[in-house]
This record gives sequence, C-alpha cells and structure tokens, in this order.
Amino acid sequence: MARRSDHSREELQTLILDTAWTLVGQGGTETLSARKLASKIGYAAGTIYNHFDSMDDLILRVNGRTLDELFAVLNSPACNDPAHSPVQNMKKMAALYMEFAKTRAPYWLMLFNTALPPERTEITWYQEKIDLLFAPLETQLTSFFTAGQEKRKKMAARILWSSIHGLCFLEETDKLPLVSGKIGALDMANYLIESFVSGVVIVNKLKSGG
Amino acid sequence: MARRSDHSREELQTLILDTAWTLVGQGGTETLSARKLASKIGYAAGTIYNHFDSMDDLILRVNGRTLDELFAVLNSPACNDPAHSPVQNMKKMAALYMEFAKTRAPYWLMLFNTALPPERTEITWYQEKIDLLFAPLETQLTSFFTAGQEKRKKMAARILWSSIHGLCFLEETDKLPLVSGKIGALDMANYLIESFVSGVVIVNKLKSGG
DNA sequence: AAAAGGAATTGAACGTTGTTTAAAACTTGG
DNA sequence: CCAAGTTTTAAACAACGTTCAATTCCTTTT
Repeated sequence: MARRSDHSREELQTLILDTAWTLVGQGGTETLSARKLASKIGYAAGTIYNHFDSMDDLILRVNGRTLDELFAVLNSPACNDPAHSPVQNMKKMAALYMEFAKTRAPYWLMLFNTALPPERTEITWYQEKIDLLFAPLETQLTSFFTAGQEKRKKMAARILWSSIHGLCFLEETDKLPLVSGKIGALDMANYLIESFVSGVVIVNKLKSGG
Repeated sequence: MARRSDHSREELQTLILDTAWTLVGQGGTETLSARKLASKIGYAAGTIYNHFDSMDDLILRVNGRTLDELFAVLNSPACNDPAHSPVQNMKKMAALYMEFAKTRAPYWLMLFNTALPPERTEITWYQEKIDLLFAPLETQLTSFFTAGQEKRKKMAARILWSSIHGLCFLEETDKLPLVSGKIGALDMANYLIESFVSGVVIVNKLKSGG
C-alpha cells in the first residue's frame, strides 16, 4: 500500500496527470486506463478517483495541457514576426499547426478525435483555453480590417482557423483524398490563406462601399 | 437458438447492418455493442463475428452508409441548380451539410468523431466513397477555372469542403467559440465561400498572368 | 430413411474496461 | 496513546470485444 505521506494531495494529483500524459504520448488514448496508470505510480486504481471525477475528467485535463502547448506554438515568435507579412506569418502558423498534429499525434488525436460527453467540454476553463487559440491568428488579420469591422475580423479568424484545422484533420485521419503527387494539406492551406485573405479584402470593400 | 434457415447469409448480414444502423441512430456509438445488437435480432453475440470481421468493421459499414446518404444530399438538385449561381449552390451545400450534421448527429459523429484504427479506413471502397463527396463541389467550381487549371480546381474543392467541414465539426463538438449573438457556423461558411471564391479568381489571374 | 458431412450458432470463457464501496491502513490532533 | 478523520486498497459489479469448443441444424449422400 502506498503511504499517504509519499505525496501531498497536490503532488499526487500532478503525478497522476503527468503519468497520464506520458501514457498517452506513448500509445494514444487506448493506452490510458485507470489500472495501467495506477500501477505505473504504485497506487491502486481506485486512488485515481480520489483525485479526478472520472477518466473522462482526466482526459479533459490532458487535453487542457495539449491546448496549452498548441497555444504556445501558435503564439510563438516564429509565426508572429513583425518583419514578415501577415500572410507569411499565417502560412507559418498553418505549417506549425500541421507539424504539431503530426509530431504530437497522440495528443492531437485525443483532443479532436475522441468523443467526450458534451457536458464535459462545456467547462469554462476548457472553453477559455480554446478561445485563446484564435487570438494569434486574429492579430495577424488586423491589417485587413478597419476599426469598425471588429466582428468581421473575429469571424475571419475563426473561419480561417477552422478551415486549416479541417484540412489537417481530414488529412491526418485519412479522409482527404490527395489531388495528385505531392500536393498535401499544407499546400492546400497555403492556397487557402492566399485566396481567403485576397477575397476578404475585396468583400470588405464591397460591404463598406455599397 | 436461432435457426439457420431463418435468414439466408445475405439476409442476416443486412439484418445485422440494419439493426446496427438503428441502434446508432437511437443512441450514438455507445449504444452499439455486439451483445445488444445480437439480442435485438434474437441471435448470440458470436454470430456477428460470423458475418463481420469485428465491431470496427461493422462501424465502418455503418459509416459507409452514412457517406452514401451524405453524397445523396450534396448531389441533390437543391444545391446543383443551374438556375442559381455557383456561389448560391455552394452556400446551399454548406447549409445542407450542416443540417445533416445536426439532424443526423449520431451518424455524423460516428463518422468523424470516432477513432478507428487507420488500417481499417484504408480500404478502397471506403476511400472511394469519400472521394465522391468532393465531386459536386468541384462541379460548382468549374466556372472559376480555365481548362488548364484542373489541378487547382480539384485543390479548391478539397479546400473548401474541408473548411466547411472544419467549421461544422468545431461547432458541433463545442470547440468553435461564437463571435457574438447569433453568428454561427453557417454564417461563417457563407462568409468563407464568398471570400474564398473571390480570392480564388484573383489568385488565379495572378498566377496565369504573371 | 438414416447416416454423414459441413456450416452456422451458441454459451461460456478470457481479458479488458470504468466505477463503486466497505474495510483496512495511515496520519494527525488532543 | 487513543480517537477522529482521510486516504488507499482490494474486491466486486456490470459491461465491453473477442475467441472457441461444443452443439445444433441443414444438406447431401448412401
């Protein structure tokens, strides 16, 4: 029996989360089970329920960590470089996002390809983390909108982000048939960004002009 | 014991698939289990494995049926109306797609929010069904491309479809923060289609002109 | 008609999962 | 040092996918 004094309540909580993180990283969602996790840290399965509501709850915490990492990537200087054009920065964002999905596949898949009961994801801290993801892209879009078009800018950021995610998702789950040869999701994302931004400028002029 | 002569091999196979379809429709992926399904048709659980490789295999068949229905929607006259502009038709497609995702949520979620082993989805008949989904959109995009831009047109169709799917997906799984008020995924899809198509026309001119 | 052969069906079993709970082990305060 | 309060545990429950030997059934042959 593990001694209660081995870890404080907080220590144990993060130990569980860290171990869950490791397990997911090694073999995806399927590798994460209460018993495996518990045995890995020398506790019984029941102990986990002393620190987390359920396995879904634990998965949500792991997802939260993934969202943090994702934000760090999208908010990094590499894709928010003032020396580069907004379009260049956004293309870089798309590239980094897709790289993240590939290299950190288990976490990314758990985040987007694992069904959780809706009531789980409606927690505010989780929604806030998601909300944050759109900020860097919104920043890059600023120059294409006037001060009065705040709402449209927010829309555009969400659209573009969702679209890039859609491309990435369908590619990673083998649901995006290739056009030919080497044309992959990243090329499509670049094409999308170019076209969408060009189009936004036009449409904005039309709406404000007419 | 169910008599072998109750149903022919083929009959039983479609009976299983039909029942699986019903179960998924009633309560989503979680409601579909070998034992529940079997008891519903008066057979033992093992019988299912006489007709399907595994439960994943059965899920894939259900998904196949969903893809068929989805194609029927996107290929319907309502969004391929010659009297309407391509942009109008594409907006209608987006609307119908999102309606499908909502009204047939269990099937749509099983298709896109349930992780299957990659080797399962690499089957050709499944990939072909997916490939078909892009055709109607491609048709609507024809007028914006010249004869020599076939590849770009294919790309554009995949991009636009993926993007609309991305919007729909993030909305349905509570991962698309609303901008404000009533602005939902459909408004964003419309904005996307307008802007992207406008942008495509410009970018195409640039590429061919320069 | 009976027996034989082949195929479909079955129940039971295995190992796994998430989760609950009473009892045991532990830590702490008086 | 004992009592009170927590934490941990083992065991149990119900469900899951899947396998397999045994049974049952149907068809064919004799």
